[in-house]
Amino acid sequence: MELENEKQLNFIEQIISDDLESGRVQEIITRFPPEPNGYLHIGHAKSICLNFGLAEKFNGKCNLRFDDTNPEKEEEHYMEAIKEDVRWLGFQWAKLCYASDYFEQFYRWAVDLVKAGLAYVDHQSPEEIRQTRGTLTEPGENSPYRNRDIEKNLELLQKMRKGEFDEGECVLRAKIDMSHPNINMRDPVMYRILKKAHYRTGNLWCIYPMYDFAHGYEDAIEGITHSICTLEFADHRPLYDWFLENVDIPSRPRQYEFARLNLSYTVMSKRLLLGLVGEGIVSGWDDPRMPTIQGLRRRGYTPSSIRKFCQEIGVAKSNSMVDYELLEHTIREELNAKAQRVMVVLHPLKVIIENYPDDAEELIKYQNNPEDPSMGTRMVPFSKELYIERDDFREDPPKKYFRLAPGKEVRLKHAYYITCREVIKDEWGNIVELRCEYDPESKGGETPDGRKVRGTLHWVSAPHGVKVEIRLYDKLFTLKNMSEMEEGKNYPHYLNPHSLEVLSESVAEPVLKEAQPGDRFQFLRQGYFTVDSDSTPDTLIFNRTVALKDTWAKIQNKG
RNA sequence: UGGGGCGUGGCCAAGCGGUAAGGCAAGGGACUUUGGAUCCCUGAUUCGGAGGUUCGAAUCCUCCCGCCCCAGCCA
Repeated sequence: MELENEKQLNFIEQIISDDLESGRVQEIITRFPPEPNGYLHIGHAKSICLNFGLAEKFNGKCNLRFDDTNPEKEEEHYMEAIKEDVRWLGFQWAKLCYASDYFEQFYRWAVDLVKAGLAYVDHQSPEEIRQTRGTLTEPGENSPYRNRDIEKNLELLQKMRKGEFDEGECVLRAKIDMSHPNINMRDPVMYRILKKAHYRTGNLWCIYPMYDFAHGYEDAIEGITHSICTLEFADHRPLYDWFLENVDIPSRPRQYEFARLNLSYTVMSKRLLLGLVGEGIVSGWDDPRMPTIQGLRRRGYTPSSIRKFCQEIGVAKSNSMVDYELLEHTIREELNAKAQRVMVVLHPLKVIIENYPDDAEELIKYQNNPEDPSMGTRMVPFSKELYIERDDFREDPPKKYFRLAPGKEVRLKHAYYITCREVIKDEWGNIVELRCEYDPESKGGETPDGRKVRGTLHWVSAPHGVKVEIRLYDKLFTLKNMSEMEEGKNYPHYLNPHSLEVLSESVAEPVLKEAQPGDRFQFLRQGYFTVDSDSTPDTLIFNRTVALKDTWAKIQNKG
């Protein structure tokens, strides 16, 4: 089975496999190169799993490198959060690197390019540069500064570095071809002047390298063999190669592109995510509805479920939109095997067992996880007064309704069979209580006569129950593909008003008093829940990670 | 109308000239002290389209169509 798995390589694995076989490389080194200007999301997780996964699979190494070449956007706390997220996902980097550590080397290579007549200082304004770049169908025009002599360029570049020019006054440009059909090759900017303090280099520099100029060199310095990035950089590959081919470098990396992840009903763009946080639509970057690593973590996703998901979606070059159901499936699959089953009544309805002794109580033996008997059993208190789910009773039950109704019998999980004898209502006709009768013979959930009951309900003993807060989460947006918003509408038009529902009357069985933030449970017949970081021993808060599959809901929806 | 990339069932995705893997979703059934889980079964006569090469094409060639990306001193 594993052999087949190894045979089925994605296109990048095939390239690596071939490179190793042909001897083009002895050992592979990859890297995950985030810019510390925001929090990581599930799309980054795909890249992380790919890069670190490749290193693991081929016995190579993977670096974590901060691509911190823009002091205007980058901050230390993002860097720390990114490191934590990568570790949480379960990966260890071979080296922790920073593009900003290479600034001096970048400068030397820039000087080399100037000396080779391949770069020049341009005094055109940003607008002039834009205007002379040409368009998709028309070539650009050469800058009037393009043919300055080398000595002059060297001198000007030094002045740029020394801070003798203001921001925007000039840039260093690569001298390639202003009529190149690939716009990226039309004398791209290498250095711009930014008189801003950098979070790591402080005020040491006032010129900062552009991505295209820097990235290949970062890879070359670290000995990266396979530099993997997303599809939109494919157009930049000729430039990546150009910079590497025109100076002396310690190693020759190659760039490969794959399709970034899109997930239905959510967005991956940092801008939109930032908007959700900034406008208070979500509580923060770690809001459990966010597709961020921190959001998923708080929602209750495990690192292994996210890794599994990334493995399942595959790696290819076609733009794709993955159903969020696949993400849900991976966490259900894992938690089904591992999570302790526990009973919590989300919307309580009181039940009085009329023929149960008034002050009696007993302990019911309860299986912690039928999928894993080694998880053992525990004792759950039972008494005359219980809560069941409001939804588990219908005064006028529809067809195929297996739950409680007047005169009908159901099983209380692991406890007894009960039959509803009377419905108590308040003055407005709302059902406030059920009077039931239990069968003492049915203890444990079966009777000597072997009669069958279709419905099995979860329950909580009222005097023993613990009041808890439950946060029910759902999709953030109502539109499956958020890149297909209608004209004139933007993302606020598509917010799901039911993405968060807070229940404050829920009642849990007493074991949950011991639950710690991050613990995960299956609430029987409801779904998987985790203890939220806001939770305290006095007010326990549970987040719903994902609901259980609900076949009954499906039957109902069909009419 | 320049350049680059991509088109395999509802969503991903294998396939690399020898007769369409797998997962998710969907539907049907079995089982069930979670209407959970599990287990069976069903679904592309067909690979964006049209030609061509070949004994044989999703795989090779030609043309066409569709979608995505690129005109930051962002990454």
